[in-house]
Amino acid sequence: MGVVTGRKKPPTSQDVARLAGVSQSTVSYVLTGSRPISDGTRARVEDAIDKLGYHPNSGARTLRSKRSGVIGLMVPEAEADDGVLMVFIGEIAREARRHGYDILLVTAQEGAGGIRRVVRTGVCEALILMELGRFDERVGPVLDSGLPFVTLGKPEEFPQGSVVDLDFEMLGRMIVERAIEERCDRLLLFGAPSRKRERNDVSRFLDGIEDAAGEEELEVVLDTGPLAEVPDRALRLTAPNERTALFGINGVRQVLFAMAATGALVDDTRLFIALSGEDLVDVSPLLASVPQVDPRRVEISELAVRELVRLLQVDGAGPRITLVEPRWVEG
Amino acid sequence: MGVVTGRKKPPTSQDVARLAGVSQSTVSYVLTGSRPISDGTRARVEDAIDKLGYHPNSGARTLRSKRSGVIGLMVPEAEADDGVLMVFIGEIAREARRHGYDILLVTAQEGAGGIRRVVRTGVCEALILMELGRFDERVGPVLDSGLPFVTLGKPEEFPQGSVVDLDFEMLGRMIVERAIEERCDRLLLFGAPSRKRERNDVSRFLDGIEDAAGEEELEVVLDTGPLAEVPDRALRLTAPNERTALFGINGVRQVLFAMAATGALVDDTRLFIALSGEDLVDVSPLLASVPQVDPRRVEISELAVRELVRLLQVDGAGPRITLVEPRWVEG
DNA sequence: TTGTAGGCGTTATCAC
DNA sequence: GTGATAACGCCTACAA
Repeated sequence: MGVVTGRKKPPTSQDVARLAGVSQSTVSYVLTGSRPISDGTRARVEDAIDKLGYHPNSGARTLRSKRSGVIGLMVPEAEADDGVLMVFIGEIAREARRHGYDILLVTAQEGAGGIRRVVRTGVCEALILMELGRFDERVGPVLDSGLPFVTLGKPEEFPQGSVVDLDFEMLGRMIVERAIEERCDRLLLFGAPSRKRERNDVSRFLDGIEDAAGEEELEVVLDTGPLAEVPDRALRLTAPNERTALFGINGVRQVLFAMAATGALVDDTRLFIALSGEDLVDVSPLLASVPQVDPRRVEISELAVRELVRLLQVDGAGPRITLVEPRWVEG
Repeated sequence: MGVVTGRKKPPTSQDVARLAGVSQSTVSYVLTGSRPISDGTRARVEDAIDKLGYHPNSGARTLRSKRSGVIGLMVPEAEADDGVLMVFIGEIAREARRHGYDILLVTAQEGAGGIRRVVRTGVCEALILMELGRFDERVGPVLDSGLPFVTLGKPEEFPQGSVVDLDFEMLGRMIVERAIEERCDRLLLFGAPSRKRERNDVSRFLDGIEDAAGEEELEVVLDTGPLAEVPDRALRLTAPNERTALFGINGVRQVLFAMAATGALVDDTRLFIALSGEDLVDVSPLLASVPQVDPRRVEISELAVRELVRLLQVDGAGPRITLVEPRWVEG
């Protein structure tokens, strides 16, 4: 067993055909299933296939059929990531495989040009765009590529692609309701609000908040200060006998820790409501004592892929919006 | 501007040739640069190319040349990820693009079969394997695929592929030295040691520790308990007038927070040494006060890609091991 | 139910 | 320095 330098040439459908005693096209038909095949031949072909360890050549298949079996996934810059991204990406890759597709990474850094490239060269036959902004430069190239696509995150203008996202408006309402149930006088929203105008999810969330808080006796405070000092600021806002709920779409971990550090995680003045998730494993013991909403990232990832597969495979399938409802995590 | 349903067919090199008034093969030669072309024709061809917005068809190119321009990246399961993975992946994707390659995700879940698939179908012309175990089932299929590959993480037996990784042995020595410099009597290693036999990085790290601690007056304790209680256990180990250093390859954030929560981050009895990194952005204020080692993930990612490109493009290039030295982060 | 054959868009080997 | 031309491996009308 020496050093193997050259790989031996992989078998072609021609080889399979020869071994099975049929024509090359029959092999192809067995594979694509686009024509009825008698049980006898099918069996012989399949035998030959795994006797040779045959896999259809992707380049040839793509060239001929225009379908590469590859979905382009445009991921945002990872700077300051907290592990959330990886949950989406991993789940998307897994679900894609279940449907026979592979995932090709396109970094947001490449921008619109990156999209044009993978589209024109034909590497990808469909796209998933993550963390879409309200007005996103990537939408243009995607639209005139004509490729089916799904966005995670709802863009401002409804595009010709499908959308899968958390129902942030409902999330807003849920938080308000919970705060009231827990007899809070005030809801402090940390972190995200400062970027309100840039991010679609935040603005929808705030819509939900306003909607639900409008007729209630709940004061809503948008906190834009440093996350580490959120608990302190909350305390200062809270008069004796009052209670303040704390929630944020981002920065959950930081604030959670700040709460814990000051021993304020469970007291009467402040109630921390957590946007939970798989990325928070390292603080999970802390989470046990507070109410949690599940942002359902796994479900969103799966739905995104399934929706794309639908656009690809069901003909006449039009784009649609799917909003996934947040869920309270049972303690 | 109505609803655009059909995408118009992209231009081929044939179209470019026609527009430039040359033969199709000339266009190809301009693109690949595998034959000298006069400046005049080159200019005309390039004009035609961007007048038409031409991009070579990837399927055809792959079919003909056996080079897909795609690198398969095998990522580990993301369960309990802390954001580290995304740093690697993002950086690898970026660096790959700089060299003209794209990254295709292969989840570790697919295991050896996944490798066989991307190899046999010809989607990938090279592979990067992340978080390789000491004895990894994926190495087999990769080896007999004959494809060039790079592993992030040094496997037990030296394979025919290249290796890029942090120099964990040196890391071990650095930690011991620092602990001694800081006049610690004891080094408590949390988290990782329990899995010593499974992970190559951990065992190399411990080798370095033993190597450096052997002749010194430093007691080394392998802590396998819950991370949240590490500071407490450290305290219990520490007699009056003694000092204990704390370090771990994993679980940095948890222990860091536990230290902060008990106000022990900067005291005389315990010294926390952090394995720093981009994933810890959300605790960065806490890091300011402790010594930090940079695990150099960005550099490792870049080197992995460059190494792979070398294997692909420099002929006769053999595999080699590259260990990146950890660095103290200057405060 | 199965076989024959044309062509997808490149690359690279011949010729000139 | 440039132009024809033969594959690459597969899909899919068209025949039988």
